[in-house]
This record gives sequence, C-alpha cells and structure tokens, in this order.
Amino acid sequence: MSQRRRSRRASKRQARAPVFAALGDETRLSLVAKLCSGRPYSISQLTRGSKLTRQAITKHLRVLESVGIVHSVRSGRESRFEFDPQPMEGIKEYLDFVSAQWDQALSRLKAFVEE
Amino acid sequence: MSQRRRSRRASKRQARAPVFAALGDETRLSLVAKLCSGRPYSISQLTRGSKLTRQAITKHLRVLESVGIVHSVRSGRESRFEFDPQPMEGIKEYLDFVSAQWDQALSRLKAFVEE
DNA sequence: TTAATATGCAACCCGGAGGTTGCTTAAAAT
DNA sequence: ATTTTAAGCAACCTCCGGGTTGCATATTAA
Repeated sequence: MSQRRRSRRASKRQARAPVFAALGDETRLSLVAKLCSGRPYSISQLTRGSKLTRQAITKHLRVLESVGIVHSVRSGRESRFEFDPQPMEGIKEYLDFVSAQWDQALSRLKAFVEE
Repeated sequence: MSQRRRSRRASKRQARAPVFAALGDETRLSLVAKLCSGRPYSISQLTRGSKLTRQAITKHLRVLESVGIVHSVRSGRESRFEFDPQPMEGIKEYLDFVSAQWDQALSRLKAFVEE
C-alpha cells in the first residue's frame, strides 16, 4: 500500500480513540441507545430513570458531544440532545479494517497448511 | 420485543463498555492494528518503535487481555501476544443495533413527511 | 407576581489510568 | 561461566474521569 494511504489511515485512527473512549462507559452506552431512536431528549428526561444526578448525566452528554455522537439544541429553558451517526460509522470502518486484516491472516494460514 | 430479549441485550451491553474502553486509547489501537495481522509479537517487539517504556506497553497489553482482545503465550523467556477477534465482533453487534435503530427513525421521519 | 422547573457553573472528593524508575528473576547467547 | 536479553513485580507520581453538593439564572406555569 502507498505511503499516502498509510498516513491517511493513521490520521483517521488519531481521531477514533476518543470515540471509542466515549463509548467505554455503561451510562453513555445507555444514553446512546436511547438517543439513537431518533427522538430528542432533554437532560431532565434523560435523567429520569437513572440513579445518577442531573449533573452527572450532563457531564456524560458533554463527553458524547465532544466527539460528535450527539449535539444539543436549546429550546426555551431546556436543551434537547439528538443523536448524530457519523462518528460511530467512523469507528465501524476501523473495526472492518481489523476484521479484514484478520481474515487475510486466516487465509494465509489456511493456504500454508493446505499446500 | 419480548422482555427476555431486552434483558439479554442489556446483559450483553454490560460487557461491551469495557471493550470500548479498552480501544479508547491511541497506543492500544496501534497494538491491535499490529496484532490483528495474525503474527504473534513479543513485548519487546511491540515496544520497539514506540516512545513508551516496556512496562507501559505491558500495562496496555494487560488491558487488552483483560477484555479478551489478545492473549499471551509464554515461549521461553518471552511471552508472545496474539490477537483474538471475538470481543470486537461483539461490539460490532452493538454498533449494528444502533445503526438499525437510527435507520428506522429515518424511515419513520420520511414516511411522516411524505404522507 | 410568584412558584416551579430546567439548566449552567464551580468547587470539591476520590479512585483509578497512564506512565516512570528500580530491582529481581529467568533464558539464551557468547 | 558470564553476559545479554526478556520479562515480572512493586512503588511511586500525576492527572483526569465520574460523581456529588451548592448556588445562580432563565423560562414556564399558576
């Protein structure tokens, strides 16, 4: 593979770790699971049914927002959070890359054994 | 969907956050990228070319090992680490679930607008 | 106008994550 | 037999993540 492709992938990978990290928490996975239904939720709505404080939930939402998984829209006195799919599509690409590498490895092994 | 399915998915999600968290670090993403080629690497080999200490790399490997992404095989004086694909397949399922939810949301929106 | 609701901001606590250094032990190489 | 090389263990440091409480502010409801 060319040098350009390599560095391009490396620079993309640079941006993926924070997305994985943002998903590395049960609370935030739950929030994403709710928000990916497409319906916007206010902070208070997302707090109801959770054992955590509103501020804790807010912090988690800010983490998700900082990597672009959600964004907030202020509406009157409440701010509604909405899901944004792009970052998660991004890390899917990484996982697909890893899978592809692994499949190639298995193929090489198989070819070696069968020869 | 049935209650059983819901709880089964919830229990799976329980196990996914640590996997995401394990991938939420540049150094560990690099390690995974190397190891998914199928070739086993010793700790020293993985340390060469990194700016970190051997012990730092070791800690990262233990994190990956703790969620089953890699496992180590002792061979003489060195311990070789090998990639293990299952956990990453697991989080793919979660990402697919989120995508499916989101696609449904878009479909509903489209149907609503067009009616 | 007053009370209730939704949010923001700041300080603070605590534990763990990421990293280092130093020392020890085990294998391999010379 | 001695010296490299590979790795494990433990102590230590610093900083950030997750969470809380307290107070201030802006909207909405009564």
